[in-house]
Amino acid sequence: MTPRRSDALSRERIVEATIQILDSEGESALTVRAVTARLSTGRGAIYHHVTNKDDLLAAAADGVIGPVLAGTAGDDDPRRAIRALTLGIFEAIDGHPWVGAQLNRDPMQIAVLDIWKNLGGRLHALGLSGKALTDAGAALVNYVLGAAAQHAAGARRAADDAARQDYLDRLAHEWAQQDADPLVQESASLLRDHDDRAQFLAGVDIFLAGIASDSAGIASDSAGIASDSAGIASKSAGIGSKSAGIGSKSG
Amino acid sequence: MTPRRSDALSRERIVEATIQILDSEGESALTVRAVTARLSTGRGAIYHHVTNKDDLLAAAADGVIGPVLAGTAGDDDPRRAIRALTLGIFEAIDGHPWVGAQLNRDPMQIAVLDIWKNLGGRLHALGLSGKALTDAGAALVNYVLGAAAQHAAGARRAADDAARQDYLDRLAHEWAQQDADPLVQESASLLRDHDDRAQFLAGVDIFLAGIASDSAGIASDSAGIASDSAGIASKSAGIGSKSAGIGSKSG
DNA sequence: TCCAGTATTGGACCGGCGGTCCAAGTCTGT
DNA sequence: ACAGACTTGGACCGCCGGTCCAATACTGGA
Repeated sequence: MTPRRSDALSRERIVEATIQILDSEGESALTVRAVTARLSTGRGAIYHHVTNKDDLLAAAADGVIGPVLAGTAGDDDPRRAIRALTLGIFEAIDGHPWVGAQLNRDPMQIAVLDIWKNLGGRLHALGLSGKALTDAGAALVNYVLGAAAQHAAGARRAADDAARQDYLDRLAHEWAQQDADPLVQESASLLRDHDDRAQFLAGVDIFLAGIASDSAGIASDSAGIASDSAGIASKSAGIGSKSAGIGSKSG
Repeated sequence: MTPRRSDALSRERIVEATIQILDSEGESALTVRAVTARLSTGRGAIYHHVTNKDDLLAAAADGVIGPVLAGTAGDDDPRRAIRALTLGIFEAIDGHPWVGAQLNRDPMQIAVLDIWKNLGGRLHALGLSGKALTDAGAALVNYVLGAAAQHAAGARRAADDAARQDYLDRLAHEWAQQDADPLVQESASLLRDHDDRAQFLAGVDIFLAGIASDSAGIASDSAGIASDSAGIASKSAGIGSKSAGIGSKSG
């Protein structure tokens, strides 16, 4: 009673089913059992094509991010290409919130690596090299992934916009109460009805501006800043250590 | 056979035990059963003080981040305060990698909110207001959380530094192969033995430089950039939509 | 002092999870 | 035609998060 299937079970078909489940029912609904059910097969068969659930998630994320990266190949203005690429990632994660969590789960999975390479090339085209390039690349990648993760988390949790509005209202109120300064008040009100997508792009522009500016791009200058920060760091190192906060009470 | 304990079971004691487990055995070892075992109690008792496991994780993260934020109160140079604060968060997450994952899991939990408020105040002291402030604040928070998450994920996975070195070597080799340009070669070699902490600070400095620069700070200018990006966005929107990549094959 | 009411405790229990194992059956090269 | 390699899918295992509830210890009023 275990005939060979006519519609061959392949890794691609499994990943495809995985993405469908993630998109339609959310990350919590992704169980190996759900995948087998959708493919009308048993569980042992799955593990012949996929090593484990993590592998499945990573492959699904690659399946979403890959085409985004491929779609931004032919643009010779580096800045515009960077904006298009980062926005493409943001929107992909907006459409598939589980990707945001996935890319922040593993450090150097294929999708992240591809993003790195792509952005690195663009930054190189902007004239960056050496430490300035790796620093700028890391900063951009980390910003994009962080922003996307936060946005995706928000989209995941506050499924209905009403809950999100409630929260932002509360936050704006609390913030406004804390500081009577009219400028803070203004910021609080802006916080209430901001647009994540526009805010994301604004962040990209901040980084691009920082990269273009001398103070961050020239090594000698940033070295001075770094040593300055290092002095501060040693002060706060004790706080960040293993024995921080509540955890230290009964080490 | 269920006497009342002499060492009262409290939410604080539970969170404390949670942090100990997370620090010593990693996130995967955190089970409600493990917490009850460490506290020598039953599982029902736990749920009298904590609503569920997510609550436990969020409380643990607050317990680590809270003291970091509290420790950077008395600095009147905004830039230095921002560097100290962000570095403090980075180092806290370096010491407690699970916090990195936790802060990126939920969008607006208390710890993230506190970070937001703290950085927002500093940016305001830098003269930012209105949209520029919220944009900059969001960008900085997202960068910090993203960088910390990536670093923490690396620390979690490549427990031994050798594995990490292996990966970076491979990446550098691959990158160098892809482009013969000597500048790229140089970047690749830098990638191999970079310091996450220094790179994190470099990113903060890029951000600060971007804030200081006119092109990102003045609304009218960035509006022009934004509309430019928006045009690109509509092009790539189809890629980022629900029907991206493999997932679309059998919708 | 006693007693009723409340809060706390902890273990039994449930459904579901990821992953392993293996008998049964099908394809492929010779 | 046949033997060996590969694929399939269901039984099974240990563990998980969360619920439920009887038993017990505190607490305040009479």
